Amino acid sequence: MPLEPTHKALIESYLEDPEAISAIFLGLCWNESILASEARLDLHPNESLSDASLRHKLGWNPAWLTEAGFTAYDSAGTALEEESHTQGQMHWDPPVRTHRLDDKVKDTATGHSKRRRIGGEIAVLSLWTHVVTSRNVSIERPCKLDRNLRGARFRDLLIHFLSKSLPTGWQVRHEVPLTHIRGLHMRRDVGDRKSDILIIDEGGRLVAALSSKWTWRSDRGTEAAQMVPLTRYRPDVPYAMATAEFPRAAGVARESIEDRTYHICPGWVGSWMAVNELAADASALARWPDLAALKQEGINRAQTLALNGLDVLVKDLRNSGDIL
DNA sequence: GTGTACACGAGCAAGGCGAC
DNA sequence: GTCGCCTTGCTCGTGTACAC
Repeated sequence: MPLEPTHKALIESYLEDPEAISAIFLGLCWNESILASEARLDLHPNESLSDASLRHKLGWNPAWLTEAGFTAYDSAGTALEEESHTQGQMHWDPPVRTHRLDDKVKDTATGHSKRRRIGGEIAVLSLWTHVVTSRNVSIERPCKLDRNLRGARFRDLLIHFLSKSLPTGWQVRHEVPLTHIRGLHMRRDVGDRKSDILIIDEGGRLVAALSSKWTWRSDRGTEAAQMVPLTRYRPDVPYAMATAEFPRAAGVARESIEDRTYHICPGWVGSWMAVNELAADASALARWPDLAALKQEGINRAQTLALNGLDVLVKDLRNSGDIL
């Protein structure tokens, strides 16, 4: 399914803004979570959102959402400035819709696992919404994107982003038979396999082979199957991967067989990890009182893990050198 | 309880092939 | 040439067993 013109235009509008690019990739591949309703709290009379979050022992901070642009209303429909005037369940405007980030925690989970998952989803939603609203990114989350289309859309977005970010004359090709790569032609063991994405400079030199993986599993063998002939016959060509994997992001950066890996939103992964690792008896509100603190924690974590974004991928490709 | 490996399902895209 | 059917290869997601 080809990439829609509006999606292409969106990418082209924010090529120089890594955070907006993160928001566009995540927003256009949104994986709706059913746990978003957990963001609606039961409030006591004259109780603030902060007090309610402490009473409920939340793994997230309501201030993240309000800072991102969500407005809280009590059960009577009165906007919550400081305290609720009525008892009952509050709600958010716009409604909170989170992205499912952790497939390891089931929808039916309870206890600390559920607390961790909801906290992580709301943390990333807050960071995502803040970028979208502050930059006025015109993006509409799909209600339900078929899971079998998510990987293809991610790949198409990545191809278009690279095509527009790399110098004139460079090519970003995908689904190229490996036998079309010089050095792999006439090889007996290459077979009919195809490369995910190939980056070719203006001189026709193969700069890198890139694999796009919306999610990542250690047991998927397709990457390794491509790697064998590439590394054997073209060891001079770097092999990289771009992914949107959250729960295994640290493992991808540390253990994947590619030369380098890149993430669509490294800082948000770092924030997500920090929220996930919050102790069961610890307060998210006290640990990260505002969105800036949460964001900075994520950036620090991403740097520690050497998680790089797509902007770094573009720089790395551009710096391929010109000496054969 | 958590993480990992393995197997498998559902679905998409591309290409081969025969019938018309 | 075009259409429909089928196969192949790939993707992401899920279930289960097992080790720690």
